[in-house]
Parts: sequence; structure tokens; C-alpha cells
Amino acid sequence: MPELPEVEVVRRGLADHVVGRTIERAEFRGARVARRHLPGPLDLAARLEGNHIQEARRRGKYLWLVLRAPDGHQQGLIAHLGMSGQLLVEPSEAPEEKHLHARFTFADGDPELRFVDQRTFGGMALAELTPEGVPEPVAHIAPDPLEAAYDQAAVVRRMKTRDSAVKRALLDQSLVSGVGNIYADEALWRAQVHGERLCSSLTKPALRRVLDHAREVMLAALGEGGTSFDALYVNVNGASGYFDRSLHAYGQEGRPCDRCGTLIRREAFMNRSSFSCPHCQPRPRLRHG
DNA sequence: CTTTTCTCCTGTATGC
DNA sequence: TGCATACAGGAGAAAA
Repeated sequence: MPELPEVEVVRRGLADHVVGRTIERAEFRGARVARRHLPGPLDLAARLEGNHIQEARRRGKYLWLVLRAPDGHQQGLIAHLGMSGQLLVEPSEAPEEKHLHARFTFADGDPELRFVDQRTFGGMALAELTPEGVPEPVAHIAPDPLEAAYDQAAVVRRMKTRDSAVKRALLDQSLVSGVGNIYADEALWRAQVHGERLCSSLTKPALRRVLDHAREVMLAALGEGGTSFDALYVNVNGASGYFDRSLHAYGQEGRPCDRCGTLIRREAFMNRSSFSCPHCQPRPRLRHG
């Protein structure tokens, strides 16, 4: 399930294999992959043809290619992988994947680029860039902990005023981006904080610790090529990451905590699952009123 | 405004 | 064996 480290691995792959090339033809299949493009997928494809790819950029879980049209106009081609999206660089003769949603061929020939997504939570969009160089639909996404614009002190101040669970805040991409369910659970385990603790009830140093750990666990995962659990997440070259061997909380229900040996528990949270250590991460007292 | 819930999708695992 | 159900979950819309 692609979170920041996995998306960064894909971005690097795009930088290596797609940047510097010119799109010859684009094709979108189905109505969902071309997001919010009212003129439709055929129009979107036509607009991409002849564009030169200048850069592959990322903020949080959003990826975009900086395109330059023949007339010099720059736009961003956004790609969000959702939870099962893949960008594959392949020879054009490669058999079509079952859930192939888009393909791009280039003026210099093979390889081509494909967007494959089983669950179609992901999608692509063409958008204008803001003066800061971010596509407009991405402008509301906060900087992620690995970019220069990330201001952790400001994030801590905003979190401190929130009357919501700290895990909910970690997952709020408008507060800090790039963190998903896996790395949220890992960061909370490392910080020894239960995700149901209210932001406003935690001290600023505790909030700082949670964010520090989120940054560190994502950096560690990036060093190992990202996390993967099944064949769904594959990087741009088709190779899976393997950080899942290093997880301490996520998916570890019933296994002993690597710090204290207490069995890791699973709890329902926001219509999904949270994993934590009952001893290291005690639940907050129930709110009442 | 802030906060929470719902919805989109399909392959895999589990239960009867 | 077959069918029904639960689950995975990012993010934006909708609701509260």
C-alpha cells in the first residue's frame, strides 16, 4: 500500500526512465482513471501528446510529471496510486495487464509507461501549476516530512489545538502528508503513544516525538525500498519493496511486542485497523460527557 | 469553521 | 463445492 516511501521509489524510477522523453501517444481506458477531467479521457490523452517530460516530483503520496508543451506552457500530470496503483515501465510488446488503465508511448520508442490499478482508488489528472510549482489539486496537501518546506514546529502547533485522535491527525494530509495507516501505526509504536490519544491532551514534546518517529520510520523504509505485502505494490521497474520485515506493530496482531513481549493487539479505528502494544501504548481513559 | 462518516473498487480469505 | 460476507484503505464529498 503505497505511502510516502513507496511513492518516492516510484518517483525515482520515473526520473530515471521517463524524464527527458517526449510523449508520443497517450491512452486512458475507462471513465475513472482520468480524474475530474470533464472533457473526458480522449481529450486528456490528446492534450498530452507532444509534451516533453521535464521532471518527476512528489509531495506526500502525490506524484506528478512536469510537462512542457511545444508552445512552452508547463502543466503537471498528476498520478495518485491509491492503494493498488502501479506505474510500470515496460516494452510495448509486453502483454496487457488485466487492470491496465493508461499507457504512454514515447517519441524515442521503448520502453512505454503504464498505469495499472486493480482497485482503481488511484487516478491521473492534468492540472496547472501554482507559482510554487505544485499542481492546483495538490495545493491543499501539506508538505511531507522529507521536504525542505516541512515546518515541524508549525505542525506541532496546529496539532496541539486539535480535538481529535492523534492517529487521525497523522493521517490528515492537509496537516502533514505522506503518512498512511502503516507508518502511522509504526510511528505511534515507536513513540509509545496510543493513536486514540487526543492531540490536545498530548504535550508538544510528545507530539514532536510522534512526528520525529513518523519521519524516521519513513526514511528507514525508503532505505529499504518501501513496504509491500502482496504483489499489489510494485515500483516502476516491477520490483517489490521489503520493509514489511521490519514492521513492529502494523499487521503484527498476536505477536510479541519487540520492546516488551506483550502481544500486539488489533483495534477498529476509522473503518480500518490499528495495531498497537497494550503495554507500551495504553489506551486513553474513555471520554465522557 | 471543525470533525466525523460515507463511498469508491476488486482480489483474497474466511465461514456456513 | 458454492455462495455470502469481511477486509484491505487513500482521500474527497457529504454530513453532523
